[in-house]
Amino acid sequence: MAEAPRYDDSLTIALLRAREAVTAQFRDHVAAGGLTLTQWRVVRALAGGTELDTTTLAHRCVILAPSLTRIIKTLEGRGLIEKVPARDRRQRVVRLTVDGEAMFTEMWAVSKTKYAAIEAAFGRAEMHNLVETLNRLRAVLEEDV
Amino acid sequence: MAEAPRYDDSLTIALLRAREAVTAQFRDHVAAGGLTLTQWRVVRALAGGTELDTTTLAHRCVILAPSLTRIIKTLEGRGLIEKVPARDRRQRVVRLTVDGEAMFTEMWAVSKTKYAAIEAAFGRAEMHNLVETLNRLRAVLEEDV
DNA sequence: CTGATTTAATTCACATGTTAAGTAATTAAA
DNA sequence: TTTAATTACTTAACATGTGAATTAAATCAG
Repeated sequence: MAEAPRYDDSLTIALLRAREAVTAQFRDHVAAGGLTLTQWRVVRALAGGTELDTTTLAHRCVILAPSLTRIIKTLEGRGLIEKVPARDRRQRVVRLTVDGEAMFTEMWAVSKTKYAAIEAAFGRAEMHNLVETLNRLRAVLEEDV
Repeated sequence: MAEAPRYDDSLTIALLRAREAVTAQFRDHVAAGGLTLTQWRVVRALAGGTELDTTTLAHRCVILAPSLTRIIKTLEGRGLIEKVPARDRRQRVVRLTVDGEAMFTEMWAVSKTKYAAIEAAFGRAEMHNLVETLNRLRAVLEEDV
């Protein structure tokens, strides 16, 4: 019979749970603003007048292209983002509208506070180190394995 | 104007990317066995003759109840899991079938190898430390924040 | 024992993840 | 310059994430 693997030690499970715990800190606040966490990542990526094409935006937000297509449609429908003409007409370049920037500014203030609370509870150095470790893990996996 | 947040330093993004990089190592193999990664977590949790009710199973696999309901239906339809009568008739207790155990054993052999490869590339101690850190982060968030 | 409450799953509705196929615009090749 | 190949995005189809509402069974209060 196959040995039962020890699930608590699994890296994949640890990543899942940790991510769930972190996002839980923001979900209600973002939902109160009428956005999902995924939509919020898009708004945040465009904050400050940033104009981005779909491919770049998808990469930065870690969202697959088909999902982003739907999200852009939704956010555009709500008047939070708008299209920008692009030289390459295959590309869809978008930016925040004035309303979108306003919404970001308002939500970001609270978001920053929550992020700071996590830093305070977990430790600033620990957190920095964790982010660095996660990025290094990713770099290793994308090259050496 | 709102400052543009530095996205690469974001813990949530780092967790997303790291998780994506790790699961990418297993996705093709699991898909070759006809399962999604989520379904694989369920199979894995039940390996070795383990019988679990939906609530416990959902918690261990980090899957929400509605998703697990659908997954159980799917896996049962494929003959990989089966229901077990429970004292409390509200509960749905399931276990792997003989076919399910066989599939797990076969896939687990390869999966273990891939996991070992990640350990080798990233460092056994590093990896252990990362899992511990992630679990500690989660513990902190569920209490102190 | 009966009715109110709680608990365990399921169902519903919608958003997103995921892969494959399709479309339009650009670039490269002949 | 006309065709072939590539690129950027969209659409389609299905699986999962997510919160709210439902259903059924067990538990509790009186």
